Amino acid sequence: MNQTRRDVFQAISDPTRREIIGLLARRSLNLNKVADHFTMSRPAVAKHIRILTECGLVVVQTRGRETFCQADLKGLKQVSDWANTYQEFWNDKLDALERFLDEDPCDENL
Amino acid sequence: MNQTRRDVFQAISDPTRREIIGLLARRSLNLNKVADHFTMSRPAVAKHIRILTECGLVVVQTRGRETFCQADLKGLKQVSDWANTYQEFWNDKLDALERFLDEDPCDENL
DNA sequence: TTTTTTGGAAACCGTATGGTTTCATTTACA
DNA sequence: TGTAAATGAAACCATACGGTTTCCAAAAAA
Repeated sequence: MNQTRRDVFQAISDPTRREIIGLLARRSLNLNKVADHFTMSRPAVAKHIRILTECGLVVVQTRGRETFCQADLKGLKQVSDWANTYQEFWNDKLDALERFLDEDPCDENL
Repeated sequence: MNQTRRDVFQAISDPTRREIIGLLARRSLNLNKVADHFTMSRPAVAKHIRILTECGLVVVQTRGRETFCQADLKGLKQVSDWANTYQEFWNDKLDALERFLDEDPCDENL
C-alpha cells in the first residue's frame, strides 16, 4: 500500500475501486456508508479509497468525526483519451480482417 | 502469473503493457522485436504479452520459430465506454464546484 | 458523563506481480 | 551437419496487493 506507481490506470484496475467510483459519482458518502455496500471489512474499503485519493479520483473531506468521500473523475479523461486512440479497432471502419490484410508481413524486418 | 482476474482493466494497468499495445497497434512484431524496445529481459516482456493475450488484446501466431504478436484492441471499447460514463466530470458542462453545490449534504442519511 | 459512532493505524497474512537467470527445444541458416 | 536465432519453461526473488483483526482516539449522542 505504498506510493509507487499510483496512476489512474492502476487505480481503476481493481473492480472494487471501480464500484466505489460508481457509488461516489452519484453522491458523496462517508466511509462507513461506502463500506456498507461491500462485504469486505471497513479498513479494506478505506484502503481502496486511499488509493483513489492518491491519484485524485476521490477527494476526502473530514467533517466532525466523519470522512466524506467525493468523486472527482476528471482524471478519467486520461483513460478515455488513451483508449480512444485505438477506436479504429472497434469502429467497423476497419475491422480485424482488414487490418490483418493491410498489414505487410515484412514489417517485421524493421 | 496465474489466470485470476485477467480482465482488460487489469491488463492495461501496467505502463509496459500499454507501451506494448502502442507498439503492436502500428504493426505486428515478433517477440524479440517487441523486447528490443525495452530494457527489461525478453522473458519479462513475454510475460506481459501473455497477459495481454489472456484478455484478448493481443493475438499471437506462431510462424516457424517466431511468435508474431498482433494487437486486437476491440477489448478497449469496454474501457472507453466505462470511462465515458463519467464524461460529465471533465466536460465543463458541469464542473466540480457545480456538482458540489448541487449535492444535497443530507444525502448521507440514505 | 457514559456510551456509540466513525474511522485511523498497525500488525499480520497469503497470493499476485514484475522481474531475473538458467536451461531446453525448435527452426533456420552456413 | 554444426551453429545461431527465437522462444518456451521453470525456478527463484523481492515487493506490492488485497484482505483481515485488533486496538486506539475523537466526536456525537444518550
